[in-house]
Amino acid sequence: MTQVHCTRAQTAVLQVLQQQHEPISAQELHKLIKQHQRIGLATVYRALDVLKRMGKVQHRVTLTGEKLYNAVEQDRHYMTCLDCGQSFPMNTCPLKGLELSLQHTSSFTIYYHTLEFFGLCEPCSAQGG
Amino acid sequence: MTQVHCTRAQTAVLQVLQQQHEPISAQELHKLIKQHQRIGLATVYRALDVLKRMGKVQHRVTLTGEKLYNAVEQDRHYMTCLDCGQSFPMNTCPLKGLELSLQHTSSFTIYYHTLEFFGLCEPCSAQGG
DNA sequence: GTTATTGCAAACAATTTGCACCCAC
DNA sequence: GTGGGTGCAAATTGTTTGCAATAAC
Repeated sequence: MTQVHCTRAQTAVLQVLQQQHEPISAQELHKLIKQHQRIGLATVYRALDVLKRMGKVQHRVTLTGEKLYNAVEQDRHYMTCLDCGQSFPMNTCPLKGLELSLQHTSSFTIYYHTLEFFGLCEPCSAQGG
Repeated sequence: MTQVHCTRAQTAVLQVLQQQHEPISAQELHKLIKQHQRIGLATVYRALDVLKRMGKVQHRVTLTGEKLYNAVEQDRHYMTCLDCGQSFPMNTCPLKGLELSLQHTSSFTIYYHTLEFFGLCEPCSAQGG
């Protein structure tokens, strides 16, 4: 857990994730890194696992069960439509302050959070009922 | 999408989920229902899928990738330790009011949200560093 | 009687593991 | 030179699909 140096794979994974504007899947991540260096898919998963445990990378899960990873500092959240499955990014995080105040009332050390709203987007809610 | 009646399976799934205090996996759910009626695992997944789309059931994903389902009205949240993997339930939902106010500023119809904090629990943060 | 729902088993896909090889120090 | 990091391919797991049988109305 107390790891000072990042391995080659971990560095590559973190770097590519930090360049993305949106969370991406492990498979996509693998493709992107392969453009620059020889790397196996398993190594990508292993690096992601370590980075997650270090609190540097987080992931969210789409309605289809796919995991999408992003660098923690990005702190992006989504509203996802249960009907069409589209995810709409939110421009702000409603928990910014709350997380800080929670740090004080609890002995748990918070690295990051996941937050996602589910419901119906405007078009779907107009049609479906 | 516009479904008035619930099927036998859907009823069973929802009922069992409402009886649980904590989210459970689809496999556990299947075992529990099988005690009372003949049901296939696939049917459980199918029922969960419909109920999720109806906004009656939601799920969260553990660090190990397992999906745990619960009835939406329960609105339970967790703090999960990245080191030992344990999840600690939170007694309140910090978004109670916020979700309502969000309904007004956005055209998205919110059914429910997922929220989870990740970091280190007290024991792990004492040891690990 | 007709249509949607179900159970089963086979198929699928993402992820994890075992192991020999390679690189960094 | 040694130990951890890595690639590859095989194994594993949770989930989904096809289809004939069944239940609901």
